[in-house]
Amino acid sequence: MPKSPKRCEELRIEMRNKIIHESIRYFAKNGFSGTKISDLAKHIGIGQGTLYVYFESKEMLFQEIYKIINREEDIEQLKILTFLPLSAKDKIHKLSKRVLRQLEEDESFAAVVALNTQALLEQDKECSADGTTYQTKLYQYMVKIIEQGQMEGSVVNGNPLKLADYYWGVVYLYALKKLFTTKYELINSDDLERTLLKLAK
Amino acid sequence: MPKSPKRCEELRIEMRNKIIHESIRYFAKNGFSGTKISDLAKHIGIGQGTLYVYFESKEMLFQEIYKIINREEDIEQLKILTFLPLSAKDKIHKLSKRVLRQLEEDESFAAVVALNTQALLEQDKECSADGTTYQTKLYQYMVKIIEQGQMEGSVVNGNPLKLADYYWGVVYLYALKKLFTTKYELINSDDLERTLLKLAK
Amino acid sequence: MPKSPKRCEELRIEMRNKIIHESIRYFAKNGFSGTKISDLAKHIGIGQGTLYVYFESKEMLFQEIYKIINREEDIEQLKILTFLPLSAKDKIHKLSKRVLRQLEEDESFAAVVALNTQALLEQDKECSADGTTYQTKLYQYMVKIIEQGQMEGSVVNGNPLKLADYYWGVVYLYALKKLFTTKYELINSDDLERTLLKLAK
Amino acid sequence: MPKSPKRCEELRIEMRNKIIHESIRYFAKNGFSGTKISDLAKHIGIGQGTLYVYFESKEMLFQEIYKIINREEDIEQLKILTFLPLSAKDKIHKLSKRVLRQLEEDESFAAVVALNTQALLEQDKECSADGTTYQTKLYQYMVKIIEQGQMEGSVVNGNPLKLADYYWGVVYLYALKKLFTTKYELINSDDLERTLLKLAK
DNA sequence: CATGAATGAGTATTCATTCAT
DNA sequence: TATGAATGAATACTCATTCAT
Repeated sequence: MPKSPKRCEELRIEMRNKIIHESIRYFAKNGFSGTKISDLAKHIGIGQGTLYVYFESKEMLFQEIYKIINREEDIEQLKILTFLPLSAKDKIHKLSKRVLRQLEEDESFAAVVALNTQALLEQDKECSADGTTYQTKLYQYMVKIIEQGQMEGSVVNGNPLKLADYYWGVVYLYALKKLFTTKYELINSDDLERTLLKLAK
Repeated sequence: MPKSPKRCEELRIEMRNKIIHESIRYFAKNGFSGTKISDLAKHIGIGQGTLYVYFESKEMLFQEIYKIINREEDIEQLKILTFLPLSAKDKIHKLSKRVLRQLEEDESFAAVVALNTQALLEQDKECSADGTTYQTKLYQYMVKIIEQGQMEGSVVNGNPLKLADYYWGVVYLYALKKLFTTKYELINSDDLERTLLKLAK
Repeated sequence: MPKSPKRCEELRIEMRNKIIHESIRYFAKNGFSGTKISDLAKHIGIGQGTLYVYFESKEMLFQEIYKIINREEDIEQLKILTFLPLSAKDKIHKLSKRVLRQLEEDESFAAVVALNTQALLEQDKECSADGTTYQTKLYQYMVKIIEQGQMEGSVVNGNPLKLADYYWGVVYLYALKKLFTTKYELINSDDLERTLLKLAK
Repeated sequence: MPKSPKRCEELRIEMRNKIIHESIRYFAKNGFSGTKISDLAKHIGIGQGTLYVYFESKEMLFQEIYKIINREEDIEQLKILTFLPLSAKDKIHKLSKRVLRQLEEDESFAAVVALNTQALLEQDKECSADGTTYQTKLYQYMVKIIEQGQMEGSVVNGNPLKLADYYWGVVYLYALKKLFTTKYELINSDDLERTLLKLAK
């Protein structure tokens, strides 16, 4: 199939991405052991064998997805936000708006978030390390914002890490709802913010 | 073996309960398709075959657990609370305290809650009906309290069902954390209440 | 199925032996990659799954067979023969008679011998070590007899190891013939002995 | 690409021969079912698809090899030898020298011989007919020489066909050794001849 | 013609369920 | 009744073959 070696490589990467992308939602919905390779392949629209051309095993495909999922994008955006010259309250507001919009619009964002939960459910293995890393970074920046907020008096007292965990937990929650329930009402940014903000007058 | 037919029956029920109780956490941790009968039996400390003496199939065991899980206790307590002559704020406070305490102390409460999530993840089948029922009832009473709170001015505006869903969602979240993570800090009742309460001075 | 734990263990060992015994000929005939688990199971008269109760994988079963094959019996007999107070010529005669009779009568002897060849054909891996061991011991005693014979003047000159290899090689050859050909004439002990003996008047 | 239709045809034949030649040793080493097309192609240094340009299937390639292997050369040489005005002993001596030299020098001779064994191991099918044919011719001339030798008193008594089979069997044996073992000592023509010759003073 | 990515029939392995003891 | 060895349907994975480039 090689038009040119370059084009060929491009196609390989394209297919690989296609498989990964399509698998994310499938695994997110069905879990690791709930996903049959035959069904997954059919869902993607390729032969079973093709999966094994690109990935050594089901396990490996899952791990690969796992890596992809933890890509830096989200973290990067949060990092940038953290260091903008804004009040913590504004930062939390901006973040909440953005996250909820993403949740609403981009289905694979929900899948990404859900898979992190999935991973917690299904594994206590090597991967969990990555998961922790992901959370850690996301939490790290969140903690900074929360600390800023606590100094500014807009955020409730309490362990900032616990609060960050709470905030992201709620995001997870709605990612799950998005993926697995048909009729639900998404919370708005005010609701999300209340996980952190003091009950001001 | 049986002293008397009565004693015999007692033993049967005892074993049945043991199986169910031990299975709850196992299914909650590993999901339906992630749970192997051989492992589960080993975990319980019985032979594989014994499971089939008491339950027709893995599916049936799961459903049985599902029923047990949705026992009326929680619902009943909430029902009682709902109709006590208290302010909504107080009711929410009492409820939150109780729920979080239960989550902290009673491990199978967490499992029960998690399994409801599990069920959402793994099924869109018959069982979901039951799940909905359970939630529906829990939500129903919660909605009443929220509506009372909105009238009293203590609870934020917005669709009461959405808010009930939010509140219980957070409870789910911490049930999951309890079951699947080793190190986390449980939120306190103030945190939980903020899902609903107006940010009052 | 446990009548008693003891009887139970006996049955396990019995089945294990049955599988191994039946597998020897099957592998010998068809080689490792030519043997399908489904066919093998059918041939043995058990379910496919049963094989996996006793052996981790096809590979492992083969290795287990390999170990069994190299059991000490043959070697022991040869060892005894080696140290009897006989002329080398007599020893070689006795040995040749016995080996050819075994080849004629005991089908799994042929299989055992053939599998050693098989192993050489299919592997250059860990197992080959064992194989070498087997051969080495068999050869070792044979070499002693040959050296005795060379001193006595009944055996041809030449590297004793080479001659031992030649002798056993011919035995291999007829094991293969026994297993894989329907019509052939087995050599007699005189023919076999000529691999070693001087052409005396 | 083709300079001329003629040159083009030449290239085709060249490639075809290359494939066959390289395949002989590969099949001989790994057997039919032990040989993967992907590995074989890599070994030859061509694409997998290319194999299918020249051969219909793996099966066909193997059969083609099989034909090549049984080319008349060896048979022809033996035929000539058979009818030379020499004593049987001399014929056997010449033949043995030649065969052993070929075995030592020409690697594909060993492969050719081994594949005949391989074929016996892996098939009881159509091909075996060819195999028999090959052996039959080789045996036929050998039998003549043996009969001559028995009349001349130099060759042992016994079924000439059995003896021919024995002689060629030993040749097979050392072909296998050549292909599959690294350290072994080749027998000399005296050793080989002893399969047939009377133990003369 | 040469290629190697894609394929799916074929094969190894797993696991819910049965059943003899 | 309790058991765990035996089972085979379901599932993961391999590899000969095809085909677009």
